[in-house]
Amino acid sequence: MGETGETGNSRTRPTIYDVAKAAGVAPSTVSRAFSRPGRVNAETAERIRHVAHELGYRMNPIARGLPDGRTALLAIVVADLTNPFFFEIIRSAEKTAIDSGYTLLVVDAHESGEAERQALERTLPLVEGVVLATSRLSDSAIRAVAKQRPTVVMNRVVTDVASVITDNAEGMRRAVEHLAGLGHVRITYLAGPEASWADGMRWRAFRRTTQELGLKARRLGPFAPTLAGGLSAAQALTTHSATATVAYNDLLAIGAMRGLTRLGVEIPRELSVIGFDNIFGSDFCTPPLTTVAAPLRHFGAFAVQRLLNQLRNPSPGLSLPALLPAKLVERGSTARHA
Amino acid sequence: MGETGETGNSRTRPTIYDVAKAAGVAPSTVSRAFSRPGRVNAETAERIRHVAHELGYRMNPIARGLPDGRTALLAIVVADLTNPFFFEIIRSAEKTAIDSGYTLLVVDAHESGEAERQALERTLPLVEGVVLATSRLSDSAIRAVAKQRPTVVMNRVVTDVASVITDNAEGMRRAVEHLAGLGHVRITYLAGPEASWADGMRWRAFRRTTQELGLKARRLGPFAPTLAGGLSAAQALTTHSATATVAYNDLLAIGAMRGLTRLGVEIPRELSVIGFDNIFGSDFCTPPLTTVAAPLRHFGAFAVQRLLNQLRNPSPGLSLPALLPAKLVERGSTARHA
DNA sequence: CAAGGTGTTGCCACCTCTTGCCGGGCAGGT
DNA sequence: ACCTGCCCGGCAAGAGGTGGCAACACCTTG
Repeated sequence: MGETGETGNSRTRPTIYDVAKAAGVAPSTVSRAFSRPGRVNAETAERIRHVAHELGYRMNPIARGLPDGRTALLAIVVADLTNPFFFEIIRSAEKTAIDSGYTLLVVDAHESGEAERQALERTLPLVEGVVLATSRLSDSAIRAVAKQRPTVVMNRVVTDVASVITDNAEGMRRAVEHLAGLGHVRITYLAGPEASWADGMRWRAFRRTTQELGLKARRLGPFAPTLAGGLSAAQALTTHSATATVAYNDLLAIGAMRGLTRLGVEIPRELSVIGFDNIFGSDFCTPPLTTVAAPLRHFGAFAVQRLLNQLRNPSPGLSLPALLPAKLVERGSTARHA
Repeated sequence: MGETGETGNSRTRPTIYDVAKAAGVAPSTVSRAFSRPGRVNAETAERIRHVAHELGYRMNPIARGLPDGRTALLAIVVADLTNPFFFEIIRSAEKTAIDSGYTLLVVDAHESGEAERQALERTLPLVEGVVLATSRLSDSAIRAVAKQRPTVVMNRVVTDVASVITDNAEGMRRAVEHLAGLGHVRITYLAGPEASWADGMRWRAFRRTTQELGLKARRLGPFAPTLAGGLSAAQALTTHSATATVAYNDLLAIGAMRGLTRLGVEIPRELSVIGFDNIFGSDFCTPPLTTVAAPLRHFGAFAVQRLLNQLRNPSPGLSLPALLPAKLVERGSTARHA
């Protein structure tokens, strides 16, 4: 409509051949005019660009990718698209990708290793690299992926695969120290999915820190890292004599708070609750959740950055996992032990 | 690893040529064995499949798409990936796509027409069709997209483009009638983005219904359809004498409730609030939000279904917008006017 | 036994773009 | 005037599939 020329008659777009004919040059010259600036005379290039624009020409990325596999596509696989934990991660990852001329595909694994496998099967051939955000895959499956495409894992450590993680141990230490400072002695950890690497790290850090501080630690679970999982956790918690609990993640914590409230337990007066991740929503639930905050915004950007590095120089020299700091955000769900 | 043969040495995967050589047939036969069952002898096909599996062969979807553009990729463009409104939509859309052998790309437009345009620019060439979920684009821009690829718009009506919408008028009627039934007379509508087609529909339905019921209607806004937007709305509301408000969507409503609570306004005693969409989180905010629920789960599935229809028979005969019902979910944010 | 039918497979052109290589034209040095 | 070397544009070979057409084997039928 706002275009010059006779566009819109068909759904097939002009190719470099059309542009070449219109500009009176060879197709290869058109190709170079776009992908290899400098390699072609400035005037010629200008003329080609002009003609191309007039014809409404757009490079066909799938044909572009054929010769050497450069599709300019990256993928991020998240365990659960509806988990606010990933919001900032996806956003920042996307921004970083775009800034470097890549498009980021967001793939949802539905918290299922099988779905994740299938999704990867479909997506992997399309993309140049992949970020596995909190994957539910086995280490060997992840290594198999990494063998096909440059890969960065998030919140997990897999031998021979680049990774970006938060300082779970430090975060957990802060959480437990906070509770200890409030006079709590009997604390329960609400565990997340067995397949979660982060869950293992958090539980171990929990046990270690409580031990060091001379507290009584217990573990309940595993629970699904969802609101529904939190409801089950609430049930289980009532049979416990703990006065405080640290949950695997915020969703679980919020679900547990809701369940407990429904069961007549007053939070934080009767029970203090701490979550992990500081997700969207953790500040407007009731009461606002005290939580261990990860620098989510940097998380995604950082992962993509590492991926891009791998793409640029495919050195087999693997680097250490990048460790991002964690801090405690104190809100209304924790209080002094009466 | 778990594979037979000498896999893993390189990142380049076997092609039909490798399979053909190993199976002692021509490459085209391998191609047909996969993409045209029946067209090749059952035994030959079986042998080829066996060899292919042994070699770890996977069809390369981008090469596959070269001749006729069949990439088996669809895209859904959402206004804001972090808006829970889209969760169920994306999930159901994805499931429908996968069930039909397609992969769904999720594209985030960041509530910006410009970002949406750029994202489409990058994605459109890759996909066979696109669902525009609550697009911020102009009608003519959308028609331009529809000219390039089969398109379905959601929550909006654009001439000559297939669409799936909820019954905004009916939903708004239910909401206003609910408030009228509770004795409210002065009601305010909190408007969403100017570029939102749904906002226009809702506001018009609001005005019409309030008029019919003899209520005093006012409009405030526009506000961003986010929690932050709701905070501004809360400010603006305090200067109003309304006893009830209907917000453009749930996020705006929840943000407004938070802002009002902070300003010392008690909900629902002093002010009743109704949202739109019944998103994830609307039931665990404080108080739980009364809202107009759309059948989100069907929404995405339906849109993709229509898209697949267009793909299968590219008839120019356009159909009427599909209208999905809306109902009111009464929760704690509305009460009788004192 | 020849003619015709049917079912399978191979050959090759094609989809769009990239890239190595080559040659023509031109400028500058001798 | 001739050689050298650079710059630029063209040619053609892929990249990994698809699909039309033809060949060929084998079987049926007259």
